[in-house]
Amino acid sequence: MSAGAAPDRIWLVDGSGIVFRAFHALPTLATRRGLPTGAAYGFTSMLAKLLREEKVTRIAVVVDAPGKTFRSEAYADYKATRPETPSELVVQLPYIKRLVTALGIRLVELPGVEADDVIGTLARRACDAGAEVRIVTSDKDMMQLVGPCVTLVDTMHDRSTGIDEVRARFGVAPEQVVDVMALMGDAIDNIPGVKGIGEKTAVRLIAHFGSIDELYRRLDEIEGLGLRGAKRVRQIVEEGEQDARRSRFLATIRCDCDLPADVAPEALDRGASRPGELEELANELEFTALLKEFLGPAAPIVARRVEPASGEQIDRVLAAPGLVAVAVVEGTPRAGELALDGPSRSVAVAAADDDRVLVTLDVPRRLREQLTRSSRGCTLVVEDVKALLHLLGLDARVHATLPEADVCDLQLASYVLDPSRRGHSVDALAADRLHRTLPARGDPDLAARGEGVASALLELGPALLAELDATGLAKLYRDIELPLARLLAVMEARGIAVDRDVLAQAGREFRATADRLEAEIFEVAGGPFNLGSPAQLREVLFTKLALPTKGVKRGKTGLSVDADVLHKLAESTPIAAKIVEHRGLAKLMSTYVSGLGDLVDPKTGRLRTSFNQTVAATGRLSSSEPNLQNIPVRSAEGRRIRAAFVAPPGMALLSADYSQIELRVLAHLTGDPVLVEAFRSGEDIHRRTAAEVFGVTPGDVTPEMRRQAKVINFGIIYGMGPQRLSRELGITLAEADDYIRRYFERYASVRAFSERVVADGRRDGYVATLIGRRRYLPDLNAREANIRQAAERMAWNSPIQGTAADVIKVAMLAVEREIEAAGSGARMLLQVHDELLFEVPEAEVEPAGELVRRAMESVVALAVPLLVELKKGPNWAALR
DNA sequence: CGTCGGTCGTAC
DNA sequence: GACGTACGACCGACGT
Repeated sequence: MSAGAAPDRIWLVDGSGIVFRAFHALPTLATRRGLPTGAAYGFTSMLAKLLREEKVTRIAVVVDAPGKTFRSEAYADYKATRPETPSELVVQLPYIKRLVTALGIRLVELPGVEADDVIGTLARRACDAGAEVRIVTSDKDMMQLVGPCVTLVDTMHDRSTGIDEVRARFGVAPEQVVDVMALMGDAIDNIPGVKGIGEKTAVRLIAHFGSIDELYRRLDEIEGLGLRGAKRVRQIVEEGEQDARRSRFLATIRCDCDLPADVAPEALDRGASRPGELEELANELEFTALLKEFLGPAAPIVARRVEPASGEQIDRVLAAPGLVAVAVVEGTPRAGELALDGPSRSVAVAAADDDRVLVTLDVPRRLREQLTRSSRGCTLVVEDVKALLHLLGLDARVHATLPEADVCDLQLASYVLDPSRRGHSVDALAADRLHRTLPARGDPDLAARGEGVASALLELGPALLAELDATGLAKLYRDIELPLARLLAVMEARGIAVDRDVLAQAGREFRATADRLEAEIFEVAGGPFNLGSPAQLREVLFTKLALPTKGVKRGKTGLSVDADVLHKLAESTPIAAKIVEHRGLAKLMSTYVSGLGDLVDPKTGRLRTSFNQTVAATGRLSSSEPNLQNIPVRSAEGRRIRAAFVAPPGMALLSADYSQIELRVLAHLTGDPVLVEAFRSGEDIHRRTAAEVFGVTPGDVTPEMRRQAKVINFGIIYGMGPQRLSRELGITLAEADDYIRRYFERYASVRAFSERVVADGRRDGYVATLIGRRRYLPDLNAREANIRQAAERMAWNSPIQGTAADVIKVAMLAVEREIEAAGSGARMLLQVHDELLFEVPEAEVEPAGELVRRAMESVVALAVPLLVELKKGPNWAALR
């Protein structure tokens, strides 16, 4: 644009109106720290859309300033009925203002002048100067400003309102809108109008008379208009003259305000946006995706040349102390591209003090030597140190591995900072924190992928480490998660021996029984159908057989056919029980027999799982491919599967199980004297709870009472309500309510703690375990009760489940250390939340057991003792 | 033919 | 909907 060019189009944004509307229209939204962002989000997306779709060169966002205006001076009750601005909105306003400024847009906020009047005045003056004006608003009051050069725009609904649209909507000219409103009133702005006159009549009157002034000059004409109840209309109009004139004054947007010299149409050129401030806001509000287009790609620290590397070159990079990133790149290189051929993995190495990213294929021996040299002064940034360990082949030697204090594992660091965020991959983190899309995993251009990942690692690593330090979470990362990653790598590499014959035999028997059951079911059902389809089963049971649906749960798609429902239906028909049995066998066959059998390494006869260290929001591990943390144990058939997990010849399986660790953690966290005393004196905790809840002495507790107390004890940990408890125990709601009430009466500190943890979570935005592991729960401030209550149960459960997870993680490290130190032949294989499974040479079972027990029980001093139950045996189902 | 949400079931 | 944390099989609707 040449200097001095006439402003052809100017955009005036009704900031206050849009923010207010977005606040009420949009669902509750908040950052993980609990900052509400719904209104800011709505406003920002409006602005982003405008800037994206229009060539905006002149623009102002106009907002109301606090304080009096000429209207409130003139009429005390103006806007008096408008409720106080909600605090969730108030806290967003400063962010919204900062955002406008950061986008290079002029923010206009004038004390004593309402935003509407500023807009009116600017519009008038711009118009007079020959400019075209677009007012971004969704407020119909603004229609009075519409004219030949003024149009209203509602970007959210893609609607624009010109003279014709106003006529279509109100049947009068834009300049008459204010007269119509003066008669009909406006509840929102507390413009009284004339009581008894609605929109219809107001429009008829103004269409005829042209204005309020004319109306009152020619009142006699009202009766000739053919209005219904014309006499009455004339009377209320006549009596309402003062209201009408006052309303007109209030409703009229002034176009002649005095504005400071710098608030002028020609002074509203859009400036350059401020990337630093935008960046900061995007992160604070968690709007990085929304603002992506304005943030632009963050500049890499250094521009890098990508080169194929020799071992010697990598040697040189690694020898230089500083920050080094190693990116593992998967894929098959194109022939000749990197001058090396061979395996389908390559490693990109980047150094911060060099301008190169070196890409090499095959894992060079020198890399391994360099990486494992503990005296090296580098901080090594990787995406997933466990995967790198597998790649480097260090699995069997726990101690001869990476210098843990010098490793920054991006995924682990991100997980410790915010475990519940979705995805901790370098791709996800680069997108969120660097606004950069990396060449995809599996991109055939390995060099590009390697360069992208290595560069991102170099930038993200230091940032995450700094945040760990700043939040006090560095210890958790360095002392627990990082060393645990190495141990998990070792456990994964070991795998566990599986006897496939046992599995196959169980499978054959399951198949025979399932086939028989299926035939019997089809007999009753009157024909075959897919038993694995809940939809078809629903049809057969409730339509074809017309079984009673009374009291049957409903899912999203219709009546439920889960085990609970089928058990009820078993009263009506014997096939219900058969379906349950069939389903159980089908589950065992599909998930466990065929699912597991295929994954056993034919060479070694062992099955390897992956332990996921960055998945569970509470800090627990998870296991997948296959999941070895949900191998059946409760049913006899299920234990047939478990029996296939065996000790190799000459060895035994040893399991070490924390006894009631979550209830003990509960006792410690709450400090409840009754609970603590019960554990200290070695009482049976379920018996004790039964005695407390049912008001009997422990000696008088019946087995049934103990069973019920056990359900209550576990239910408490999950935040179970009376509804669920009554269903679980088959008792009335009132009884369940009573039990829970009694529980909290007897264990009063448990209630106090539960209230405190939720309140603290609401205040801080997160809850924490004993050692400070966090979980952010913004939904503790949700408006919707369902969502909020779910978050409250998480707030209550997470510190308990998470502390137990912390304890066993530390125990794993302690046990492994002790095994090393003692030169024991015991090998840790699996962790199942409160249980560790080892294989141990038969001759060493007793001492290894005692070593494990000691290490696990002494790992942390709680207010109550930790007890470990040891069991041993030839397979996982036969442990005694 | 692949993806994805829904339902169900296994573990702690 | 109603009890927290996971993983995974199967079905069926939907899009390519």
